[in-house]
Amino acid sequence: MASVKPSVPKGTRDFSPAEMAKRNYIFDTIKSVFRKYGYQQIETPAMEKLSTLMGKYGEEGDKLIFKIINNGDFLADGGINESNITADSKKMLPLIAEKALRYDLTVPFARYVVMHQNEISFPFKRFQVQPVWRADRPQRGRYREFYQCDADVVGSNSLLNEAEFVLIYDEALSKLGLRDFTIKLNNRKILSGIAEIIDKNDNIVYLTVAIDKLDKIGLDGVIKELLEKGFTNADIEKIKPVILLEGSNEAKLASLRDALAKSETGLKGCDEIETVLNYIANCPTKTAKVELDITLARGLNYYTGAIFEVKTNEVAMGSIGGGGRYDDLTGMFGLKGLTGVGISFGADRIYDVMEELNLFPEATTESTQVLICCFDADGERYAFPLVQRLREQDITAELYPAGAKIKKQLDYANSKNIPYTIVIGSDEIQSGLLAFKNMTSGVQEKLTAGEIMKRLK
RNA sequence: GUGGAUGUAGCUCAGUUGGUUAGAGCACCAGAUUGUGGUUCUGGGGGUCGCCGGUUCGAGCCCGGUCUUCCACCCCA
Repeated sequence: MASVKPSVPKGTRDFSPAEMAKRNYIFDTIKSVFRKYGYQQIETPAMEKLSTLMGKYGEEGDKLIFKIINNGDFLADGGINESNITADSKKMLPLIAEKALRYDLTVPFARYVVMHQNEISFPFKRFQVQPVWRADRPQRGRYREFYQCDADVVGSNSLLNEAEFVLIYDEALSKLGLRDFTIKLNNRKILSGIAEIIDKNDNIVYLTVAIDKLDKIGLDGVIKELLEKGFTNADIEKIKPVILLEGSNEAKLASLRDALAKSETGLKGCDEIETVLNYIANCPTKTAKVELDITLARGLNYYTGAIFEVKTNEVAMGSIGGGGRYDDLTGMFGLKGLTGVGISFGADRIYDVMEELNLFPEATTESTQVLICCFDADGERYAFPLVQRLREQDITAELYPAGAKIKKQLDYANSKNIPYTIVIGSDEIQSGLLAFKNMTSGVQEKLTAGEIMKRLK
């Protein structure tokens, strides 16, 4: 077979030992916080039925789902024939692909809840740390395979959950060493209220997209864009206070209540935000700034209440986390009236941020604690039970195999960042005093095996 | 999906208007040093110049296509 130049698909990556150490540091930190708040881990398959995923993420989302072509002769077995063959790929797709890679963790979780509803006691708090795949065009901080760390609670409409997620974001990201980040809050009901007062329910997306550009293109630019999208001058007058919202969260809420006075839904949204902010006020975040931002329009397809987004202010990077409340996600799978709220951490983006800010502790790259180096086969026979004794004491220890030169063995220790070595030759075997070397300082001492173990514990 | 850049040794990068055998630093291997690493010195291995095609007497350099990575949109973690 002709040799092929090795490569991985666009937007995917290998992770080497040093990277995995850092990635696990992120995963372990986030998981430990999830557990501390009472969330339990589940996993779901990498692939789902295509029908489970399609239509849940909007038209754009459907395009970004990786489809898996049917096994076997998909042209013959898929039931494609003269009568149903067409040039419309949307219609052909279900005939050639019935599985797809998961696009996020929320929809598979909704599917899981419906399938396992009889085993679950509500409210159900679960977390999930797994890769997801999107056929997006890769960029910095944007990959086609990346990990999400999700925590969701279903079966509780209490706003306490929303408040707790703010604290989870704050605690996990603070623990990872981020110093300046903002948790942005919005509420879908406020967006609905804005659309309601100008009777433009179908155009919330244009509205939020335009408002979001305020600091880029200014008020005139926003107005121009809104006019182009079919909004009238009268509409714009009504929502101007909303576009120009500024000041503290309290001030923003007050002007929103003014502007939304005629919308019951809008006022409900304001109340919900206020309740969450009040919980937080009594139990402040350590690091995070919490900010009401009505331009947050993410996940418009299924969010119905709170919307979250987390941004770091230390480096230029898209959001490192997001989430929200969905009142009826399981409804799509036949289980009505079950509400859920959840958040997600983008582990790969957090990694990129931490790498840029140099936030990984030294210790994450340290693997083995002590390496035993021998001059000859006698030393190896002597060292083999010794390395096992060290391991029994929970000391991470290695015995360098196959009698290489001591120089090579010590080079190996350096390249693996191993802080201590034990050198064993005939003198050491005879006296029982082993050469114990500190690789950082270069200091070498003659110690018994027992003394060395005490040093390493 | 639209538009724009990029690609030379394991890594970071030089490489003149197209012209002999494509270079440097770091890394790697060996020796100086047969019981001791990180410093130093000496030597060495390593390249289909992303890939395919075209122009030319001649292409790392020019042209077309393709792939990768990156940037701006769109969207998102």
